[in-house]
Amino acid sequence: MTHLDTEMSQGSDFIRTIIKDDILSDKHKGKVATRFPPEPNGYLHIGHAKSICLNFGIAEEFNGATCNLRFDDTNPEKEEVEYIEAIKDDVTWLGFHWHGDIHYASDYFEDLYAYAVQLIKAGKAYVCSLSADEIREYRGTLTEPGKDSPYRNRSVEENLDLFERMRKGEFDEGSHILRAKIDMASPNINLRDPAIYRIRKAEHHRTGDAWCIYPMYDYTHCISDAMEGITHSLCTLEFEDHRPLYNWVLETLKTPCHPQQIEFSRLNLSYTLMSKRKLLQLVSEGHATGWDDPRMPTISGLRRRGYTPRSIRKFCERIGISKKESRIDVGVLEACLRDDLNENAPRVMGVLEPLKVVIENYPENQVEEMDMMNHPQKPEMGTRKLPFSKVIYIERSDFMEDPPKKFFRLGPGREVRLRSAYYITCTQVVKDPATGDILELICTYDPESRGGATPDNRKVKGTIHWVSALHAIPAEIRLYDRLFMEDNPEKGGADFRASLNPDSLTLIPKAMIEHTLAQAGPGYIVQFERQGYFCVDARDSKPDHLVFNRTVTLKDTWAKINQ
RNA sequence: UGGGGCGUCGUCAAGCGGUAAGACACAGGAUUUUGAUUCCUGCAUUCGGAGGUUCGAAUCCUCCCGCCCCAGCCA
Repeated sequence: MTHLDTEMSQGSDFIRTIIKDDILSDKHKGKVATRFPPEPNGYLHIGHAKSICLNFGIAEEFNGATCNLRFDDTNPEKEEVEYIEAIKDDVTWLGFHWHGDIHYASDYFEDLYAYAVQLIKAGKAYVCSLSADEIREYRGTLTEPGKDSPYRNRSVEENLDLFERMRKGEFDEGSHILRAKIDMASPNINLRDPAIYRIRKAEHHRTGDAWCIYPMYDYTHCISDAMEGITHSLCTLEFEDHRPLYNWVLETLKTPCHPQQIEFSRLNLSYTLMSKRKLLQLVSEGHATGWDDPRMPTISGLRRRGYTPRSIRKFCERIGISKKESRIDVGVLEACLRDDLNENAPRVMGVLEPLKVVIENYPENQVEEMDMMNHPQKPEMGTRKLPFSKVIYIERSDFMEDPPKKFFRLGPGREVRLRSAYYITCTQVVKDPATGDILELICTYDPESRGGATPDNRKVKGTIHWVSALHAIPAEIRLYDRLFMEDNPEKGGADFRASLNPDSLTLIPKAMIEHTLAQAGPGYIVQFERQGYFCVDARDSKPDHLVFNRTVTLKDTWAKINQ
C-alpha cells in the first residue's frame, strides 16, 4: 500500500449516489452499464480522462458493472482511423478495459435507418427540403417560436420514398434532410424539429461509400446507448438541453431499454486549453510540435512528459464530479504526480548547468566508488556505485560568489557536502580575465568526510549534487513549463495565442548525468536529485543521444523565499 | 428579455433539518546527507444576498443577485 492508495476511497459523487439508489430500487434489474463514447476526431485530453475515469471507474467499482468503448463516428468528414488507434492506446494506457468488443455508432447505421423508417411511418419524422439557411430562419430565436416547415405535412408515403432515395444517393448534399417532427414552438430549441439525417457524400473511415446519409448525434447517441443496454449515459453539461430529445427518441421508438442520461461538468485546467479544436490549432500552427508534445494536456502529451496513469487517475479522483463549472489549479495535477513519483522514481544525479570543480588535495588519478541510495526512504530499492574523482561538475546555481546569509550552498571559503561523497570547501574562484565569468572552482576536500559525515560530527548545512567529470555522460534535457501565461488563456474571449508562454520549453543541449543512465530506455522516469522528475523522451532519445523531459520540478521553498 | 443549469475557504469538494469532512494552495514549527520527502500546527461562527418556516437551516419556502449553456444539415 502506498500513500496514494491509502489516501481515500472512491469518492461518492452525485452520479454514484444515483447509481447506488438505482441498484437499491432495482431500476435496471441490478445492472450497471456505462460507456465512454469519444468521437474519433482528435486526440484525447485530460478532460476525457475525467470522463474515462468516471465511466470505467464505475464499472470497476460496482459488482458486475461494465463499460463499453464506443466510437461516435457519425461525421465522416472529421473522423480518422489514426484517432481511433490513439484513443484505444490512451484508454489502455490509463489501465482500463472495455467490455467486450469495441463498438462503433457506424455499426448501427442499418438499425438507425430502420428506426428512422419507423419514425416516418409513425408520422414522427419527415423529409424537409428547405435549405440550411431557410431552416435557420424557420427555427425562430431564443425568445421567439419557430414556424412549421412547408414540408412538415408530407405524407408518410412521400417521406418514405424521399428518404429511401436520399439513401440511394439521388439527391445533392443539402437538398433534403430528415427531421423529427416534434414542436416548432418549443422553448427548447433542440425540440424544434431537429435534423436526424443529413446527406453527406463522404467516404466513411469504416463503412466506406456504403452510405451517403449519416445520422446526427442526438438521434444516434440515445439509440446506440439503448442498443448496448447502457443504464447510465454520462455526458457533460452542454448536453443537458438535449436530454428531452434523447428521451423523446427512445420513448417514441419504444426501444426495449431506456438509459438515463446524467450530466456533469467538464474539466478545465488552469494555464492550458481543453478543446480538441483549439488543441488541433496549437498543433497545426506550430505552437506545439504535435498532439503528443509534452506541453500538451493530451493524454499522449502527458504520457510523453512522464505523467503516470496512476497520477492521472488519482487526479480524477481528487477533483471529484459535480455540476459546477470549475477550473482546477494545475498544481493539483502536479501534486498527484509528485505523490506518485516521490514514491516510485529512483533517485539519480545529473548536473544541468555544469560548473567544473577541481579538488586540489585529491590524488591525481584516484577514482573511488561511492555508495548511493536509489531511494533514501526505501532501502529495498537498493544502492548503486558512483565514481568520484579529482574533477567533478556541480550545478552552477549551487555556487555564489557573494552569497546571502541564508544561502547554504557553496561560496568562497564555505564548506558543503557532496551528496554521499565528501565535504568540500571552496578555496579559489577561477575567472575568465576578459569577461569575469566563473570558469571553475578550486576546492579542498576532507578525507575524513567520506560518505557524507565526519568523526567530529560537524554540521554542514548544504548538500549538493555532483557528477565525476571523467565518468559522467552528456544528455539533452528539455525543461518544460506551462504552455500559457494566463490562468485562463481565453479569459474574456481573448485569443489564446496572445498568452502563449515563450519560455514553455528551455533546451539544455548538454547536461552531464551519471553514467548509470546510459542504458535508460524510452519512458524511464527518475528523480534528478534536488531538481525534479525527468523521463527519457520516447520519441527522440537514442542510446547515443539521450533526451530527458522534465516531468515536474521538485517543490522548491528556497526559490519561493527568493522571490 | 424564451428554455436549461450552477452558486459551500484562494482553487476543487463533502454535506441531503441537528449545529461546516477532505484535498490542493497558503502560513508557522520539527526532523532531514535532496532547501525534497515525512511529521505536527493554523487556515469558512459560516455556506451568493435578503426575508420566512422551525426548538434548530448550507440543507425547506419566497424573492433577488451573479455566472454558464442552447438558435450546426458538429459532437
